[in-house]
Amino acid sequence: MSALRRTSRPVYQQIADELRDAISGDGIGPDGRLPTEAELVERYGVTRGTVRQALAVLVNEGLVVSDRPRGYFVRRRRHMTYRPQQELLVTDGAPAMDRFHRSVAEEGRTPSQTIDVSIVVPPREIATRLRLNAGETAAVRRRVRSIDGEPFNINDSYYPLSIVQGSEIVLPHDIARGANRVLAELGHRQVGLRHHLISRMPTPSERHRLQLSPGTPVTVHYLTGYTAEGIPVRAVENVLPGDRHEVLIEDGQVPPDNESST
Amino acid sequence: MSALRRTSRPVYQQIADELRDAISGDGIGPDGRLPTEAELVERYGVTRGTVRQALAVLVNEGLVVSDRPRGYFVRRRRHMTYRPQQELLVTDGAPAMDRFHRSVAEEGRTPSQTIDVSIVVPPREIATRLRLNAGETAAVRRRVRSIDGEPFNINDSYYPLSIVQGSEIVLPHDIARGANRVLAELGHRQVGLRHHLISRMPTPSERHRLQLSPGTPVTVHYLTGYTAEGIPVRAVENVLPGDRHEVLIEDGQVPPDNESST
DNA sequence: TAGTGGTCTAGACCACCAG
DNA sequence: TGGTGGTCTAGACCACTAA
Repeated sequence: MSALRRTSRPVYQQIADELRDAISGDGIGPDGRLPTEAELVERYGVTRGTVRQALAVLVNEGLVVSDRPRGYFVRRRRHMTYRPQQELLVTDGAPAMDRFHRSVAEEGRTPSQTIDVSIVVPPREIATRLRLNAGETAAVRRRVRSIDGEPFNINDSYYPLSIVQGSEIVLPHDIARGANRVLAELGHRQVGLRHHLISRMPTPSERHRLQLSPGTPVTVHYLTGYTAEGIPVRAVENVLPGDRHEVLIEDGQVPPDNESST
Repeated sequence: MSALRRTSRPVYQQIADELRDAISGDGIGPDGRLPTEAELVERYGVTRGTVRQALAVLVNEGLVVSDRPRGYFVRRRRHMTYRPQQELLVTDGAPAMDRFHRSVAEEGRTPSQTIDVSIVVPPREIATRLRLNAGETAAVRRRVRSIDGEPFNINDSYYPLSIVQGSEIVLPHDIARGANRVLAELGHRQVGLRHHLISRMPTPSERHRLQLSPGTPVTVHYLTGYTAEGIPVRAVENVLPGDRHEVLIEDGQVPPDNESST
């Protein structure tokens, strides 16, 4: 039993600190197992409640995950690179799903996606960006992309109904040549994009849809596509789990790199 | 006492759900106060431990903050727009601190910053981006920007020592014309930038330096500046609290917007 | 000084799943 | 079926601060 100083710092914080140090140091590696609650109770001479408080700290920091009834484990990060520029502007490049598909397959894993199309009154963030009036509807293509059957990110694309009504954008199928191309054919070619990125904790619904562990924030990527006339014709809400994504943006003249892309 | 169904869903989750609904609905507005723990104990007929479990859920979602001994309050978000493009490429625009200063002052608030310069072996993320060998040192300018005396973000800029040795970049003062300009004068003009953005929970050190409440993730923005020869001459680690920042990036031809900038 | 949330104890029963 | 973590009870003492 390693003695805990009776400083002002709460006991559960001291326990959390020692475990955190063991994780960032060489004590417990990625995917490594932490001591059981019972072991910690004995080691520190405290009750289970206190031990659980310490573990909750690490869980909420995203360092540790509890996999009942196996125990607590150190989380491993695995970042896929997300390139909003590639993904979005190129009307004549490969469409987004193709690139996702290819880059995942390159790693020997299996990509998939679900598509669901509907007509809705969009949330405020979207309505504002599309300059819709209160109550005005839009077409939305909701996608969940998965890798090896596990959800990876959420991609909801909204289009003003007046523009896409009757086109294949409102059909619940993948659009092989890309929705951007279809918009262009309808006379609404996008020439500019505005990206908004915010970081927050997921909503319960997002946590459920993306099967996020506690302590995992999301990056929400709002994208607005404008025509040459400055009219917004597309607004996307992309929800990217922080433990699976990094966003890469290049500006000006940069040397080539060697990362996988999504 | 409102009855709780005895479904499989844990009681503390049901309490958290009801409080969350009250917050997202019209029940409790921003800065509004939640019932006290004692009130919740009575209302739901459970012990304080269970009530505290429910409140912890909301705190870790970033929805609620405990301000002892006043009570629990609904958090308010206040986003400042961060524009990595403006901030960084323009060798001949206003330097970053100037823009931060101006946009904060425009809101009638008081900006400030601390600068601290030292020679260090940089962390892995930086060393890799600067293509330094193991153990090689770099000059770092560490800044904490504050608004009304409260820390707002962390901005640590690293430069290869071989390049900036003896220049004013290694002096602990603000550089009025901008560090980019100085680099250019030294013959290392940047013509390209690579931005990496990741979202994660803060480290204990970051939580302390930025005075973050529980449930607040950070966006970490890594920036690498390259010369025309493709040589990295600057690597920045920017830590942006998720409850205070949104990142804005524009690509191609977009209509003007009306936001404050940082 | 009264009331708030923060910490900690000592116990109980449960669901789940690898052995 | 044994051991894991998940949930919940019933209490205690404490530090802080607004009234």
